[in-house]
Amino acid sequence: MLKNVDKILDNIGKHVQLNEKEKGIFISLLQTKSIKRKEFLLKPGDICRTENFITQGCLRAYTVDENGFEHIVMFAMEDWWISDLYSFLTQTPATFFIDALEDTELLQLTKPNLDELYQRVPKFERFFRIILQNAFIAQQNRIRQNLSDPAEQRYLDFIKKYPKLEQRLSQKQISAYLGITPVFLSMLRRKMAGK
Amino acid sequence: MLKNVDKILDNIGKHVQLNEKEKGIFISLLQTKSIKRKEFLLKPGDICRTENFITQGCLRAYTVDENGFEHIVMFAMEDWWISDLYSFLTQTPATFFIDALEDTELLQLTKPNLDELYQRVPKFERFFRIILQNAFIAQQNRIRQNLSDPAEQRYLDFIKKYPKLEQRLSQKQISAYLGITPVFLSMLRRKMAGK
DNA sequence: GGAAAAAATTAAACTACTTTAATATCGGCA
DNA sequence: TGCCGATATTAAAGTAGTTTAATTTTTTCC
Repeated sequence: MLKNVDKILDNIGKHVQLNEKEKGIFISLLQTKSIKRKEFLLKPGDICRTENFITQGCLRAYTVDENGFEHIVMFAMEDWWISDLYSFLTQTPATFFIDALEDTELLQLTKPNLDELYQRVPKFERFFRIILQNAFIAQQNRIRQNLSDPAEQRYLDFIKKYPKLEQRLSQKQISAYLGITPVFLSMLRRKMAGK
Repeated sequence: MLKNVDKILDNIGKHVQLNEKEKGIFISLLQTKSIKRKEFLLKPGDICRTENFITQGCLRAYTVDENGFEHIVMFAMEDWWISDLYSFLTQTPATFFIDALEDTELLQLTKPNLDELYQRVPKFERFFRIILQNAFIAQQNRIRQNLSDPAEQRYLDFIKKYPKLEQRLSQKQISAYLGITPVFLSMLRRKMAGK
């Protein structure tokens, strides 16, 4: 029996109901992967071969600009999916780095296996539609906030919205997600502590 | 026969193949709506009753902050869908304004009708999954750009990526999408023209 | 077609955030 | 346990983008 399958089935069960046969098909198409802290799951230029469900640990997807600064487009921890979606769907070279911030356990679906899954268990069309709806809404909120809120407000909202994540991340990671420098985040924290 | 049905069927046909019966079911669940320039489709506090497909015209979804500044989270024109997705899915009060930048023709699906559509024509699970994938990727690129690129670069990329949209929008609208003031956009344009 | 409103331009003062650099602290691992 | 590289702090100077306000240009609409 594949490790951590219970976790992914629990998660899927929150959105669609699968019978035993459907569960069996799904599980047969999964594979596991472990990656250590600081190891890469994906680099720009690679083809993103899998959609990745995290059963344990924490990853980030990011770019590095011409000055060497990292910009984090998403964090992902237990029960989240992560990939370079465009690269995965089109099987063309990725633009993002994905690496592990902690030792991490994944369950993976390759593109051919996901395509087969959609054919054999159409309920997964619904499942991923719902996952994408939620991701779309979360991203739209982030865009709205980046447009309208100053850095201090964005920081406060981040720690309020993702308290568990905040515990596990360095300030450097958080600042690369918020779109400010680590220096400025440190200044904000001092200012806020003084209140 | 409902106006503009051919346009929406063409668009759907790019992603899934429907037979005549499925097309019939779909069409029977649609309704049309016209809105004039400057009219509102949705305001914060309203419940977003419909997903809206644009057959003609141009809309924007935006918020207004405490200082009265508008922040545009999305534009939408012909062949795009627009709604306040969270409000629509949960049928709770909206957070966005949606209004028309030009006289606009819509085809609408209410929440009950969309739910019925998913039941009766499961291919629409796939269709909206694909639409959401594309929207997710576009939003992720926008987030990445907001994090890493200065305003001038974001403006250049906007006019390159959405040349048709740029023709139809005032600089005020574009600046509210880019996250800068109209004054600063005007300065950028002068500087760029001087090159 | 003309008046009024909205949008765009320009300039100057201002501020949120960056950059650089030096010092202090933490965390991972031999 | 202790060392070393990475992370965090602090301060000071610099810059991208804002604010305000006055003027011009364009659009709206009766």
